[in-house]
Amino acid sequence: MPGRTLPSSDRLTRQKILDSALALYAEKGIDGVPVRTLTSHAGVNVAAIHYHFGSTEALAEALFDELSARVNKRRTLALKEITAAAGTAGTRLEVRAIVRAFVAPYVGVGAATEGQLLAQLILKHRLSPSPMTERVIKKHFDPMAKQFVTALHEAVPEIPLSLMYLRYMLMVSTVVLFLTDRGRPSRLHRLSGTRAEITDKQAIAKALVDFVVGGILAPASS
Amino acid sequence: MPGRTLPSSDRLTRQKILDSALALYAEKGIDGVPVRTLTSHAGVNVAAIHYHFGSTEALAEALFDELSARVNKRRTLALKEITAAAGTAGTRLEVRAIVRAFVAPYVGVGAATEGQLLAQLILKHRLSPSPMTERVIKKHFDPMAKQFVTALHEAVPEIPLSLMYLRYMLMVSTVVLFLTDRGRPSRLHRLSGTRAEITDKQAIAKALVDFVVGGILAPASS
DNA sequence: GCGTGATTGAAACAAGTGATTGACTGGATG
DNA sequence: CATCCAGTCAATCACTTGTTTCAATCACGC
Repeated sequence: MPGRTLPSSDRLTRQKILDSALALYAEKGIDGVPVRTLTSHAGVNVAAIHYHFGSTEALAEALFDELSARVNKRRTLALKEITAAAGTAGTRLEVRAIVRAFVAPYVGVGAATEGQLLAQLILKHRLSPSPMTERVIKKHFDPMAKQFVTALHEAVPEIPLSLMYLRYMLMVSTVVLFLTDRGRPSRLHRLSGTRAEITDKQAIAKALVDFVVGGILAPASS
Repeated sequence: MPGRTLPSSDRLTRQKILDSALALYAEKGIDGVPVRTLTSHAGVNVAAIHYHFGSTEALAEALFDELSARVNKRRTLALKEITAAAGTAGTRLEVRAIVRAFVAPYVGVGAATEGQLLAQLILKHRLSPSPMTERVIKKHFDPMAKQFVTALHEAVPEIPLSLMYLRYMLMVSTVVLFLTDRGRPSRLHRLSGTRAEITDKQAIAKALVDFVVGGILAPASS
């Protein structure tokens, strides 16, 4: 247990590692960053990782723990505002507003790197689940998910709750995977060629919300 | 260049490797299978991989090349039937039918493993693009994608073509990522608890199509 | 049979990974 | 001033990875 007295350099090194991890993981992918690359980028010694975190995976977990707590707090707060407004005033609870609250941390200004990284965490968990990704998701994403499903069900009661859980999962899939269309050029641009007038992030975010809202509201075929 | 005379055991070993790769990649993830695991599962020597394919990555490319050619051929054939029927008879070109043709190889009976694997290929390309995944996708998925976008645009002309490209990408995201919700229990079941009445694959496939069709048909907000 | 080239096998190689060691530093504490 | 201890450092460890080697083996045309 280090950190009793917390000399100035303690928190500094630890934070430098976390900062570099955030930047490098988002850029090169979570698994694509060897410890030596990480430490040299952060300007610290390799041993610092194991000294401060215990292991490389524990570092990643600490990073995701802090990151997803922060991001999902923003989400649940936004959701609370929406439901509260719908409760007091005569305003109807709008699906579109709920979806926007969910998507915002991913597409909002300045949230690009964080969103990219969390999306990658979900993807990584799908591609090769590990106890670490499982823990983070259970702790930080499952509770938020339940709140959003509840809100969506309130907004659209004609969709059964069990089906809404499924549609929530589909929303996550859509948003998360779409965010990670990198590559130069992106597949979207390669496919649509010169026809890709939709370029600025705001327009894309709007189109994303349109699609998801359409899916949530879709009539359930018998 | 081996294979001039092709003795009986040649194709056999090669095929055994491909079969094992298909099974193991689908189960443990594309990156999670060391060559030794693969060869011992196939009952061949480690050197066989490099003798028959040149490298481990070349083996993966051969597998995906063959697999995605086969699957996407099924898709484009189904699409041709639909558009042909809509052309001759008075039948309208139905978005739902197009989406079903796209989804079928993933959720159809017996296609589980193949679908899982191709979905993982797309995921892997998003998470960490490599020249190999890029080649396979460009060769086998881009042409199919254009056909589907064209058909979708014909079925729903009020959606601009450029927007339809984006919605096609969103469809792919939805389908692909949703398919890879493995883990025991799946996240969907963990979230919805006992409320997950939707369990059989047919019902899930239907719900998936409902969502996607809703997204494709969604009105575009200005 | 017999030689020839294709194929297989056990072993070793080279490169990369995360983790660990043990000496050293510098500042706080009595 | 002596002691202590969190923190840092270079060096090294232990392990896994894909790949290569080269002798042994097999199938088949002659």
